[in-house]
Amino acid sequence: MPTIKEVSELAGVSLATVSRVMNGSDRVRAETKARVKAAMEELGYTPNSAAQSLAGNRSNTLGMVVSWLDGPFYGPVMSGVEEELRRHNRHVIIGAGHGDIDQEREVINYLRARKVDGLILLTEGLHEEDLLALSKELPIYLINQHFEKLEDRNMWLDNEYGGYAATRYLIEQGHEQIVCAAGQKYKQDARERVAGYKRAMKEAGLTYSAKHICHTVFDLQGGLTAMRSFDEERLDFTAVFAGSDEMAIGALEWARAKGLSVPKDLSVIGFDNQLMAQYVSPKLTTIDFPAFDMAKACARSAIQEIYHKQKASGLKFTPSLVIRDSVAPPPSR
Amino acid sequence: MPTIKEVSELAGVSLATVSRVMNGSDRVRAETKARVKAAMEELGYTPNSAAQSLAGNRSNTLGMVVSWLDGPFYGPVMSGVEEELRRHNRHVIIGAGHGDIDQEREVINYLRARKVDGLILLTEGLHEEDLLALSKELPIYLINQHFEKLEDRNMWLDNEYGGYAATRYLIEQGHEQIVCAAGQKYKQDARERVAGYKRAMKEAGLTYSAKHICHTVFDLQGGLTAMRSFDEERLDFTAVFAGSDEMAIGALEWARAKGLSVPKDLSVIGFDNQLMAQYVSPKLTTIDFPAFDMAKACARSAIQEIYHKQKASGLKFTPSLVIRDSVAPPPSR
DNA sequence: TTGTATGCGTTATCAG
DNA sequence: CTGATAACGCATACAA
Repeated sequence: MPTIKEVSELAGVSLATVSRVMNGSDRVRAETKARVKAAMEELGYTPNSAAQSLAGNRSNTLGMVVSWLDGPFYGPVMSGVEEELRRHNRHVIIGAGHGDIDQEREVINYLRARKVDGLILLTEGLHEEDLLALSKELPIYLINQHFEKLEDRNMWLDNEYGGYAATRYLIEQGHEQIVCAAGQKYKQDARERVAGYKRAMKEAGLTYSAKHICHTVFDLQGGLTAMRSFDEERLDFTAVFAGSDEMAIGALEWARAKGLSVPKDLSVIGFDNQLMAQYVSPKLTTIDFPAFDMAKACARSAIQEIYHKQKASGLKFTPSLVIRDSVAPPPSR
Repeated sequence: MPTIKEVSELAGVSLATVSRVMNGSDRVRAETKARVKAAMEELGYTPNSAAQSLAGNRSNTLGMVVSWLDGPFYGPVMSGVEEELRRHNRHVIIGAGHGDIDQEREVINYLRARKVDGLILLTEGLHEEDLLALSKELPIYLINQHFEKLEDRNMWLDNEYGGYAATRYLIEQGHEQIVCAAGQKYKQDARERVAGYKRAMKEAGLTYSAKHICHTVFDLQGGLTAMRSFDEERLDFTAVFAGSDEMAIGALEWARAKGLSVPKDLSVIGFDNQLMAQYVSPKLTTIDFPAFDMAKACARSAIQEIYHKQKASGLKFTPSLVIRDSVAPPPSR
C-alpha cells in the first residue's frame, strides 16, 4: 500500500504538498498538482483513513441511528445515506435503537466513542431536550422529525399534505363517509396525517365526528383494532384512510373477515408506499414516502456542512399519491 | 477525551502497560491490572479507534457486501452482523452491490481501500474464482453460499432439506400432485430447493415430470409466470411448492385471478418466511430462513478468527416449517 | 507556492 | 512482569 511519502518522492515534491492536493487543492500550482495526481494514479494510491482521522482529528464517518435495521421503512433510508456518503468517500456506521429510548441513547454513546463527525437520526424515542443537548456536542441531522430549533438540519415530510392528498383522492372518487385509522397519538407524523384528513373533509364540506378518527398503532393489528372500533360505533362509511400501509393491510384483513370486497364495497388508502403495498391483494393505493430521496438529501447536506463548511438547509418533502387497486367509487345505493 | 497517557499517569504505570491491559492482559500483574482498570473507569476512558487502527495496522472493522440494503431479506442479516460486532466493540461498513457484479467488485475495492480486516459476503454475482482470489488477500466469510474451498468460513442453509420439508408437509396433508415453482436455475439455492422437492416426491412414491418443475425468477412475477406455465401445460395439481415467498405470493395472485380459493382449492407453500408472508391473505405457510441467526454466527466466527486467532468453522443451518394458512388437504374428489 | 517539523493516540519491539 | 521508544500515515502550523 503506497503512502503519501512514496507519492511525494515519485512526484518530486514534499509530503505536505501531496497532502494539500488531496484536501481540496488549497494553493498549489496547477502543474505541481497535476504531477502529484499523476503520481497518485501511477501508484494506485489510496489514503489511509485511520491516519487521516488521527491527524485530522475527525473520523470522516457519520453515525446513523435508526429504530430497526430490518424494518421495511429503514432500508431505503440506509441505502440513500450509504450511497451518498460513499460517493464522497466518507462512510457511515449504523446502529439500531430497537424502538427503545435507552438503547437509542446507548447507541449514540457508542457512536460518540467512535468519534463520528455527525449524527443522522431517524428515531422516535429522543425528545427535544435530548436532541438539543446532543446538538451542542456535534451536528445532528433529523430525518422525518420536524424540530424547529434544528430547522436547517431537518429533512421532513409534509405529512399533513399527505393526509390531505389521500383523503382528497377518496373524496374525488365520490366518497363522503370516510373514517381515519390513525397511528399512535404521541407520534407527530400520526397527528399531522390526521390533520390533513380533517382539512380535506372540511374543505369538501363533509362531516366527521371524533368517532371517525381512531388512534391506535401503526401496524396491522392497529388497523384491525381501528376498524373494529368503527364497526362497534356503528358508523356508516365507504372508505378508510389508514395512517400507514400496515394499518391499511389490517383494514383489508378486517374487510375480508367481514365479507366485504375491496374496493367494491370498501375503499382503502394507505400511507408510506412500503414494499409490501404491492404484494397484497388488492394492491394498495397509497401515499408515497420518498425515504430514499430524503436520506440522500440529508447525507448531502451533512457532508456540505461538516466537511465543506457550507450552511446546511432543511428541506420539506411533499409526498405523492400512488394509485393502485384498493380505491374505487363508493357503491351506489 | 482522555488518552492512555492520562490513564497511565493516574495509575502510575507506563503507556505500554495500559495498552497491555486493554488488549487482553498479556502478562501483567493482577494488582496492576486492577489499578489501570480503575483509572480507566475514573477517567471514562475510551480508546481512540483511529489510533488503534493506525498503530495496530488493522481497522477493527469488517466490510459487508449485500446485494441490496432495502430488500426484505437483508435487513435481518445486517441486523445480526451489526449487533454481534458492536457487542465486541468492532464495527461494520456495509456496501450494496445492487445485484450487479461490477458494482459488487467496486464495493469490495472500496472496502479494501478502507482496510477492513475481513469481508462478510452475501452476494450473488461473485463466482468461485473471484472468491478464491479475494480470500488470498483477506479473510472472507460467506453467508448463504456454500463453497467447499472456503468450508469453514461458510454459513449456509440446508436448502435441500428445506425443499424436502416443504414438499413433505404438502404430502402429509394428502397432496399427490405437486408442482414446483423454482427460482433462477443458475442460483445454487434454487437448485437445491428443487432437489429437496424431488427427494420428497420420490420418497413418497409420487411422480413428477420435467413440466412439474418450472425455473423462473425468485419474485412475484416469476411466481405468476411459473403458474401460467403449469396451467398451459394442462397439468393437474392441488399444491405448489414455491421457491420463495415472493413467488408464492405470485401463485396466490394467479389463483385469485383464476377464481381458485387458497387453500381450499389450491395449497401454496413458500420459502424464506419473509416479513410479508404474514401480511398476505391467506397468511403464508412457509419455510423459515434463519437469516438473523446465520448472520450473528457468521460475525461471531469472523471475530474469533480475525481478532482472537481461533480457527473459524462453518455451520450448516437447518430451516424449519412455519405453518400458517395457505396449505390444507386437497379437495376431495 | 512549497518544504520542514511536530504531533495525533496507539501498538509493538526491545531492553530491563 | 514492566518501561522506554520507535513506528503507523497523515495534517497542519510555521518557515522559507
